[in-house]
Amino acid sequence: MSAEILNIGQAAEASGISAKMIRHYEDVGLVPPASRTFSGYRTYNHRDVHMLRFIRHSRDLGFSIKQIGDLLSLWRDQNRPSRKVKSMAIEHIAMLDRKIQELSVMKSELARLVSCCHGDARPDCPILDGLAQNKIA
Amino acid sequence: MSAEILNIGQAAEASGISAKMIRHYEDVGLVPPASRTFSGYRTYNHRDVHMLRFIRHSRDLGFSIKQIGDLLSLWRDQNRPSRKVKSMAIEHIAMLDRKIQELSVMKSELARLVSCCHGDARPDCPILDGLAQNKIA
DNA sequence: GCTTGACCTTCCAATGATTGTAAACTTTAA
DNA sequence: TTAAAGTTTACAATCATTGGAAGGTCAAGC
Repeated sequence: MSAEILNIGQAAEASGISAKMIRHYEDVGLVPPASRTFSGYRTYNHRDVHMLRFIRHSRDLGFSIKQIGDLLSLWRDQNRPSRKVKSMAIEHIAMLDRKIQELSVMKSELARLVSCCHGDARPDCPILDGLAQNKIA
Repeated sequence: MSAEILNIGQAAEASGISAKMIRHYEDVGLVPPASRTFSGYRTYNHRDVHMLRFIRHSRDLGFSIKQIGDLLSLWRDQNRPSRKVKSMAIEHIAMLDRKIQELSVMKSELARLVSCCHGDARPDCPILDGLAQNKIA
């Protein structure tokens, strides 16, 4: 359970990142190469798992691999100015907002079309007509 | 300008779908193979451009290529029941809603962390601490 | 006729994050 | 000892889109 040294499956379990993705993150350089046992199995300690969890939470918040790389650098830099982290986060919030906006526009436009469609056995359909029109909305 | 027969560049211009993507849609079978000139250039007529615009509007509303294929089938089927189209649209709205929800959760969680961070030259940063914690929120 | 530039053709590859598969090896437990 | 479960690598697929390279075609100007 609380063993010092974990293999990749246990690290995956403990961090919430699949073994597959842990290897992938190593491949692309997001995490440093793991230590290996004599037979070649990757090993992870408590610090490694902590880092993987950091990555997982960052992904859960929608940061890209590239951005998470930057966040990890800041995390490791004991002298970073918190200003840098905050501005990254604020910019990311703005990006999330833009995406939410985009999706909301799609949704309301589609909802408008849906509200015009009786939706029965008859073939005439304002939704298809709307999609075929030169301009939507 | 209003020529009967367009080449792929003109069709792209008229439909709002890049020439690159028009070829791609042909490759994956979303649109039928275009007619060709003697020398091999693709040609598009008014009906083709109409179809491309249908595709473009469907993409603008976030439908996948697969879904657009289904919508095109319904569009072409003069006997479709509008019920089918409406249920597809409603399901898609639900999917958009789920995505919006996801992003909203990300946003509010990140906003919470941001609000805790003074964001100056000092290194202590609740955002990084939050990301490193075992559980967010 | 010839050149130039803008267009078109096909094919191959990359993006970004993740998943799947396959063949071979190691560990663990019965 | 053997079977199951876990690990290793490498390669491919997903989704929609973009980029590039190498070559053919078309229209204009000289």
